[in-house]
Amino acid sequence: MLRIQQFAKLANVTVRTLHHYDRLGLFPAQHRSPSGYRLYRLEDLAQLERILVLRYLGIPLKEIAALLTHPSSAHQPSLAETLDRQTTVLQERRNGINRVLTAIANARQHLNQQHQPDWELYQSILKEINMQENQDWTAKYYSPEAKEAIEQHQQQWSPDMQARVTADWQQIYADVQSALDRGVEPTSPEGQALADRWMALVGGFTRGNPQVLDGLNKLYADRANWPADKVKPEIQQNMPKPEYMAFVRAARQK
Amino acid sequence: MLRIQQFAKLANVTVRTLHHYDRLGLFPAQHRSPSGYRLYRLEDLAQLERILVLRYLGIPLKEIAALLTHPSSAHQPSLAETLDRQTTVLQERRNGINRVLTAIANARQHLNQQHQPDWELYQSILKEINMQENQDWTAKYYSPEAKEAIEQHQQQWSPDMQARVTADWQQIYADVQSALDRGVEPTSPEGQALADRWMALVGGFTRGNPQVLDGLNKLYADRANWPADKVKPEIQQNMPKPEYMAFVRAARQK
DNA sequence: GCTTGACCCTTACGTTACGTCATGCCCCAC
DNA sequence: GTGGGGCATGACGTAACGTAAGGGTCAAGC
Repeated sequence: MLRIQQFAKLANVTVRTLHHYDRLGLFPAQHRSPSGYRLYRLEDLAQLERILVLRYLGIPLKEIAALLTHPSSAHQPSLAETLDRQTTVLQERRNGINRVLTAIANARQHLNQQHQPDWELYQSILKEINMQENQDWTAKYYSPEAKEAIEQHQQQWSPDMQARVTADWQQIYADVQSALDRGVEPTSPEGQALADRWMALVGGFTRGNPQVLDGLNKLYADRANWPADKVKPEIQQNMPKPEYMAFVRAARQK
Repeated sequence: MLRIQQFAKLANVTVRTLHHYDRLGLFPAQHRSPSGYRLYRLEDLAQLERILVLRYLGIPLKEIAALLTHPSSAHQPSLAETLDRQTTVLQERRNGINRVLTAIANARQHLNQQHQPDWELYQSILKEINMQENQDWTAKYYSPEAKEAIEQHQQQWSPDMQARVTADWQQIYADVQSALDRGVEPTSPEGQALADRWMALVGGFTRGNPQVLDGLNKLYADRANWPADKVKPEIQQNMPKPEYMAFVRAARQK
């Protein structure tokens, strides 16, 4: 029989938390000393840990209580269902964070470029917010299978990832440009290495899915017809020059 | 001069929100009608939109008030600083979500496998939580530059991405196995295509960075010496067989 | 002039998961 | 018996509003 502070230390929670759970009925102390002290047994730790695990997953205490007291009666939210729901909740929350991070990154870009006045920055964020709500014009270039793969992939897309990928591409553009300037042959070892790096970056998007690769090629081939008003400027500016494509193609057909 | 509801509709917020911001002093109505009605002008919309943009970024109202009333006095948190701080806050929040999603995914795995009792599931999550706190034994295989690149990359790693990559790898293992079974030559078109897909997946991790690729090769070469207790079982099970590696190597050296 | 409905005001409680006092009892050692 | 630490209950605070509750205002229709 432990008193509350000792038990709290064992479970790595505060005394207040135990008080709270007691009042909620989520984890009531099973015994009391004659003077009213809460008393816990070591076995109670297991139950508390179950609660803490679910809390770690971000499940509200009310639901935890329902889950643990109603041991999966009919049409009650079973543990598996709860986990699945929580997964989608967290995924959506993360997507929201990602959108915000994208917006902030763009704003910082604007801010750095030439220390523009602040009010312009707010507009850039607003624009970003609006753009995030209506963009799927690329859909028509992809097969249904590829579209699904891309959607799955986009779910997992994070803005810093975007930033790094952009940086990687700009680096390799610079390197290919340098190779072209120096007259490096695509068939040379350096040309081969460049092509390998290139394909590795492409692979980061296609994930080895040939359907996605096909759609990407179509998308690029039709770039003259992109809707000018919907293409983000940074995408326009980060397109590879045709001679880079030619170089890589030559290297791979060696 | 607009009354509160009309103004609220224009700004796409609730009347209650305007009440709230008024009481906080964040966005007080500049005028009142004789009978006490709040009156807004169209020009006020710009200021409110600034507030809403910052709110969208997740900045607390108190900070917003400080930012907008103190127009960047000395040693006050400037807008740029605020954005940067918010970025790290959101990134950490996202990392937390990712850890939870990983834990849930693992738990679901356990749950599906053979409908194990629930209590075992809690333990699996607990194990996962603990494991997430101490893993960097792979560090010694990578050069400092590669380590930094990987760290940057891991920041952006999400559990569903992990799941998809795992699936992709298992698919290509199966395909290579099939090719080996059928005696397909590495130099054949099919062998080449497989090698391309393989390298695309590797590229998803190396991002075309040769230093990371080098470290990865070292890591794989030394797999006999991995600390058995720290390697996650799913990683052990998802290692490619040596003959797969040989096949791909042969295909690329064609 | 009066009612009616739409709109406005202020006040105040509910939400989440506790942290942080404040007040007062219990227990053990000196 | 007294001092100090542990415990209990009660209550307020947190963030950003949602949601009544109770009560004026305004313009239109009778």
